[in-house]
Amino acid sequence: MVTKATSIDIAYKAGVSQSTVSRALRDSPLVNLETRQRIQAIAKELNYKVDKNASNLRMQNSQTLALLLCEDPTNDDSLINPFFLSMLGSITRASAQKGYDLLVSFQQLSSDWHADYEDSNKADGIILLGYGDFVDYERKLAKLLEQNTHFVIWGAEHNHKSVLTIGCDNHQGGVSATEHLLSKGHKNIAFIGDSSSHSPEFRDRYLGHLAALKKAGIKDNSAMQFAAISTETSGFDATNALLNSGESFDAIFAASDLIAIGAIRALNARGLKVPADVAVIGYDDIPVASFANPPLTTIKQNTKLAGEILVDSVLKLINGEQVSPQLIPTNVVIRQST
Amino acid sequence: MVTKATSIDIAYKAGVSQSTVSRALRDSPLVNLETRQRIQAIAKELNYKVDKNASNLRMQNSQTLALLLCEDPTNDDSLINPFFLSMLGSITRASAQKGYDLLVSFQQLSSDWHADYEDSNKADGIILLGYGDFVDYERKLAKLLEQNTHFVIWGAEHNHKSVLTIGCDNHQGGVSATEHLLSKGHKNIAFIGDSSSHSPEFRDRYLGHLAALKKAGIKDNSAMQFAAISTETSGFDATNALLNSGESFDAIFAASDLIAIGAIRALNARGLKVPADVAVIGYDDIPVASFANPPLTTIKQNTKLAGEILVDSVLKLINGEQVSPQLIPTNVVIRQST
DNA sequence: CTGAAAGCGCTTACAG
DNA sequence: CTGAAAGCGCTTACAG
Repeated sequence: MVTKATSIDIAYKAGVSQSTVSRALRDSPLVNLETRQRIQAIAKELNYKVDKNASNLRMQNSQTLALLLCEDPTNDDSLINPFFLSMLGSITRASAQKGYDLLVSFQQLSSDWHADYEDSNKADGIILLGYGDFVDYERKLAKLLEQNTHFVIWGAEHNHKSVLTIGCDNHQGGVSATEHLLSKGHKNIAFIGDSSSHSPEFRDRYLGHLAALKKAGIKDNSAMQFAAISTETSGFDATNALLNSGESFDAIFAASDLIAIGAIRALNARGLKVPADVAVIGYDDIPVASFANPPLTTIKQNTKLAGEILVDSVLKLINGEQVSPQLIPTNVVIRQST
Repeated sequence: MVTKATSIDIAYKAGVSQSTVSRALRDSPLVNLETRQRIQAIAKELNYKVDKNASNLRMQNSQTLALLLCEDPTNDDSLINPFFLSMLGSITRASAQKGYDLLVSFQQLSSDWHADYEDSNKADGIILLGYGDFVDYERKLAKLLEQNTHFVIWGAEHNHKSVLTIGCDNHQGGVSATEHLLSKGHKNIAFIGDSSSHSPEFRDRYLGHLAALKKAGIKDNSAMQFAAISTETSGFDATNALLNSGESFDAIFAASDLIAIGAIRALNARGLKVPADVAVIGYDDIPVASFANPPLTTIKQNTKLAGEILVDSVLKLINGEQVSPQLIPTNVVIRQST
């Protein structure tokens, strides 16, 4: 095994001190330009790379961010929420662009949770995606706060003022979805998705839905809301419950695309056509949405922008800059399901 | 800002030396049990976490793995191959299970490529997923080899003997796909996917296809193969080319699910029904596959197992153990498109 | 512009 | 069983 070159090896070869090598490699103007270039050339030749452990230890920062994905406990082992996967992609890109590495971790419910990345100096800041169980989650957030960790969470506005939340405007998204259905002439709109405080994002969407109905002068009917988590199966089940309830409806607002796909399957199973008999709108615009049958009208969350803002925000937090929560606007993507 | 506790703080509080603290925290039997427990209790109380930079520097390893995703250059910016995304999930899980952290990086074509993770001591080993341009890729592999990096790649068996490849048995998968179509009575089977050396995995699938035809005594017709990369659009275009070619066919073997979905769209656009007029089989079993219309029959690659084997393999490499390339078997998932 | 020196926070031989 | 000391490979004040 070829042993790795160190700054001392370079110093020896260049006939200068190790400090000078270190300065030269960081391109310090303190070092004579010529010397600097000579040293850099030797470094390249020896295939030298700064030892991050040493430099991080010395500098007391790690130039890496940690991304913690907390999955819904109900999800099956192999399936990751496709929306989070998109976020993962954009966060990876955004942090690379800022010169940060990204440590990714899927939080098992049981485990030590936030894996103490920042505590162990492996990361300078943390991005949290998804809450498993929301109550558990709250406890853990409290601990992060207490330890002065730099972190930002994705999701619905948090009532604790010192938690920095970045999220899409779920309320506005809910309004848009329902207004779109109303514009298509639907009046009896069912909502499929958990609207309790366990799913703050879904709840905001539901509240937006109600607001849009109210504005249109339509009385809402709480019997038209059926709880579901964000899986196809759960959407299927909830839609069957809706069908069995005897309520009459001509449109469904599903709190997520996965739910919408389950809903369509349930409707088809009863011989109902989408959108002819029932219009269905989803939420997220996950990749599957455009391949669904029929292609799904949905509320798009701009994951690219979201990733960038998330990364920017932690970075600001790390640098002690002022940051405030941000709501990212959503937009309706009209396809064939409505 | 609360400053982080160090082992010296604990030593002070416990009235022992720092070395003893270090030993106690690593649960060394050298330290008196009672002292050990006392120290551990204090550590917990102070919310102490070992500084990874310091310990990694000292131990000369990082307990982290790097995952490098090299995307097809043709992919649009926001879209990540869903198959890789599944792999990402399973690799993350597998490495967490082994006590390793995972650094994830999407390789831009332009950039410094492998980001020199191992060189800079940020990772003990590297997992490579996907080749952008295959020729470029080869050059980079050579460099990794030369630098004695511990790495393993996902894909088709590599001709360079010292490159450790883990992959699904693409040849067998190709045989299975075609045998499935044959068993349904199809005789004129088109293959959509690049079968050149630029896409070694697709080529192996194609070779399997040919082998199955031969075994069944059917002459293959090279005019029935149309190149496509793994995107829906590319599959759509290639299928149109097939349709325009005037060749008659009753089944399509698509080299990936994304291609298959594009193929179905192209067939539908010409008024052809799947599977009534043309049967279509895909490859990968990405999440979208089961939501496609009709749900896609496909060759499933076991990503969970693949992730585990990948991680196990780099780990063995790191520990200097013997490792050999592995082919993971595939299986046919029958749905409604055939 | 350059070098000698301190120190980041650990782990672990060495000595007792 | 415990402590004093060296050293992992850097960065950066300090002195010249």
